[in-house]
Amino acid sequence: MTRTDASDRLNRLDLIEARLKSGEALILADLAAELGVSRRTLSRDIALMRARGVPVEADRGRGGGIRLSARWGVGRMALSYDEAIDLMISLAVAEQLQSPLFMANLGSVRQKLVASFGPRQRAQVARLKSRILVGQHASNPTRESLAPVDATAIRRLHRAFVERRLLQITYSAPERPPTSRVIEPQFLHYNAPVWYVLAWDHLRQDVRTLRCDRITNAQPLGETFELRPFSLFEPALEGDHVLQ
Amino acid sequence: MTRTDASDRLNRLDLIEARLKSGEALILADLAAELGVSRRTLSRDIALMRARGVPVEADRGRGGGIRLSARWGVGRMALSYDEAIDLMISLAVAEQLQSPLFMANLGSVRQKLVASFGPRQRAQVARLKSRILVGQHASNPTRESLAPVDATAIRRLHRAFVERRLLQITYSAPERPPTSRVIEPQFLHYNAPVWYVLAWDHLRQDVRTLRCDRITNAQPLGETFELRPFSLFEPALEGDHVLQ
DNA sequence: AACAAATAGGCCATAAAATGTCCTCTTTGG
DNA sequence: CCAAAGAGGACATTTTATGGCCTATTTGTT
Repeated sequence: MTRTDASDRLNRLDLIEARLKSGEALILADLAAELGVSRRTLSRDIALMRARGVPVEADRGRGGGIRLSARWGVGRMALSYDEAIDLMISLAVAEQLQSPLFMANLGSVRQKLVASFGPRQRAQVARLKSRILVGQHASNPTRESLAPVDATAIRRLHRAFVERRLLQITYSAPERPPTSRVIEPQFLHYNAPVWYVLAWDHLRQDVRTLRCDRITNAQPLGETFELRPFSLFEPALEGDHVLQ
Repeated sequence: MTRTDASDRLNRLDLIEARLKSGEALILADLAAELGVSRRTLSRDIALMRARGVPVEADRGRGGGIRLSARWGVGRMALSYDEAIDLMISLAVAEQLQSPLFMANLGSVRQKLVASFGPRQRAQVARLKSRILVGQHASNPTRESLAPVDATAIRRLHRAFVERRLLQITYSAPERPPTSRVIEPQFLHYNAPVWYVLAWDHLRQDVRTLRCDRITNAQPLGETFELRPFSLFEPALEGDHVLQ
């Protein structure tokens, strides 16, 4: 290996980690040859990795070698922004489900996820739970009318919901002409397996309950909105106030 | 700052990243002073970070500075082994719930989580979904008898379930003397908000359905077990076969 | 238009770190 | 008891990182 740039050692450390992650036990001398450095240098690299917290285990003697501690690296994920938001919402739902089993370690997963957001969004994200309502299971007719969702629209809805931004949507109820609206997605409401968004409709200046699977198009607008009190939406939750 | 050890630059890079994650825009010269290096060196460090994929944005001119791209770093989590397992189980449940909204990005979260496990456990973890059953909501009497769970015991149960290892448990049904058992936790069954484990009881050589919140103690045994066909457990799911 | 405050980055001398070589020591399986 | 493996000390040498001093460029303010 000829040196190419300044970050050579860093790249090598990454390479070593990648090779170790394959799971096999590696022989120092072999890996050194593979990387084009001396055994001693590789030995020093491993020591450095250990000092920085990577649990490289070693077996001495015949049949030995180096490998990663079996359980390390687990859960090192780099989620995309949308994935992180979806996971955030799902964890909020799981917490609402009140199932004690979920709470064992899921709370700390949520904390880590919250911490991974930037400081500006952290506050928004941390208070997500209070904006997600979990209700009863949906009735059978409702369940059967469930339409396949537009993944892009849902992704944008989620984003707008978390970032508190206005969203322009097309709402397509069956046997009605689709309508276009500008909404503030204030609350999400889950009646398994159906999702609703409790929204403030900007044109009509009123509360609307929309079924998420009927949102066929969504365009994020830049503007942000303020949270409105939940009491405003409570009437919409009783009975069947879903917008047709 | 005088050099202290070999991993100095790595630590400095970590520090820079940590400072950037605070979200504010930073002035190169200030940060350099804070870190005890020259402006030129910091400038080189930033260039290196960019080369390695960290999206550091810079505004030139008055009022400028450097900062992280707003959405970067989101979702970078290092979960512990137990957290990863819990998350894995929760995602499996979410997928069983068949709610289209969950499927938007959660599938790819699951894939990334699977990929983050070591090659040995990956296969076990990937097939977890088929071992988790989601049923109806629990009846009110059942719901009311829900006991607070022993977090340690549940953690060990989850681990044993995923790793397919024998588990020695103490099972404490109300108004009965606690019993000690050695079980193979074959399936998990979720009747919101109650969890059951469908187990093969080693002493009795038979199927048992256990309520997870009644497991008051759990000791992992080293031995692994093989999966048994689901048909074996089907009778236990019909009606109320829960072990008292 | 001029200026000041920012980042970007070239060039060079030098101090410091990384590397390779050559060791010795220890552990472990056959 | 030997060979195969990792751990790590010492030292000379190569390579890199650093600081200092530049210039160029961008951008907001006066």
